[in-house]
Amino acid sequence: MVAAAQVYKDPSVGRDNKLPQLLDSAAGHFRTEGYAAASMRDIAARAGMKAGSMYYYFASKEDLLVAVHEEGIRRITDAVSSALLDTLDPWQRLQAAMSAHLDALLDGGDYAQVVVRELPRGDAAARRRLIALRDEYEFIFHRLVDELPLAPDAPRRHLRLMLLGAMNWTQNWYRPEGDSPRDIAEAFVDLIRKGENI
Amino acid sequence: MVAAAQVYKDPSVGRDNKLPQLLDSAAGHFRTEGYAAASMRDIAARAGMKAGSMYYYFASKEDLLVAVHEEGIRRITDAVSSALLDTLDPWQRLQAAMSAHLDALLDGGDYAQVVVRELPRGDAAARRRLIALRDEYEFIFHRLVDELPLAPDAPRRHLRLMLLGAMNWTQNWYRPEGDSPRDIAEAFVDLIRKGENI
DNA sequence: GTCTATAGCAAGATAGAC
DNA sequence: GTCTATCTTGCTATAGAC
Repeated sequence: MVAAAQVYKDPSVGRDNKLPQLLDSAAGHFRTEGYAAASMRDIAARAGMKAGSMYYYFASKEDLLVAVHEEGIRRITDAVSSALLDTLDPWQRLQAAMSAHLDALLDGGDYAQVVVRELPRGDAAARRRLIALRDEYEFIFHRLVDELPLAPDAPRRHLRLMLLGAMNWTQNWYRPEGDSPRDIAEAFVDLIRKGENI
Repeated sequence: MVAAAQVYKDPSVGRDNKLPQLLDSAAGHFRTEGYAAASMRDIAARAGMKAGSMYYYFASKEDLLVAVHEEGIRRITDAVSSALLDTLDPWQRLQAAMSAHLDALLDGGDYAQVVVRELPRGDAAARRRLIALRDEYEFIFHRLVDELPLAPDAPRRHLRLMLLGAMNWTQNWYRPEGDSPRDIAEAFVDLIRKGENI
């Protein structure tokens, strides 16, 4: 478990902390406009402050993106972990995790979507940090796939990558009026289980 | 078939046309830096001209992105269509198409990667145009999945979306020193065919 | 902690010469 | 067709008052 490094100043142990609004606003703007096109002025405005004031919390725009990622990964991890608590059957566990993952991604607000779409391209160190965080999360699926009762030589790695890819791509076609995240998870698992006999 | 609208001025019927270099340069910069962060000056420089000169070919940066998309989709479509020419078995056809798609995406240069990663967020009309083009391409996979010998009530739409998502996501984990695009396509198709019995 | 004010810069796009 | 020169705008980030 990687220690949660603090890239921001959090005065919150006292009252009146605007850090949450700031992160919410940043997540929203990063999602809708993309990291590069979102402006610090707009982010500050939606959080109820002026652009200059944000630099009390964050030293740079990139640090703000890192903080949004960390919060996003924390939320997805929590959601998926909870979903696994009272399920034992390996296939059901996989499906429950996928359902929670899709729920966080598709109906869970801005953070998760930023995690999937907006990896920083500039600072290599920040990028590596976030990839490490994401890998740590995805290790949950590593374990879930390992638990499946498949042949010993089954290509489990490709199965994991296929499922994660299929899930993370859903934001490109998902419509709230169509199938729910739960429906999608069920369909994906069924497709894998039944094979040619579907 | 949507008519290929001309968003750029192409004086090429004569000689000395720098449009190809311009598109190559734009595709390269869009891929490595992202659309928003790429600068017209840098794009022009790699194409051997000054920033102002590009506006002879394109009226705006967004038009340049549209042109790169069109070329990218044309290339992937050609690659996949060729791969299907002399294959008849439905599963083999699917695998051949996936192999060609992955090849274009992972080893095929900058254009295809831009198509997958850089949908314009600003101009809604341009965005719709490009999504329509992509949908038209993906219809190839619609047909391929329809041809598969599956149960009549199989969730073919989810199968198509799962495969396209899994493929397009590979750019996030593919490494040239690992499995080839062809290997990945084979693994994905096997996973679908064999189901629980893998 | 938040403000105002602004430094400092890079971007997209245009005008007109050649 | 390509150039130089430049307009205009918007950005991140900083400084210092309160």
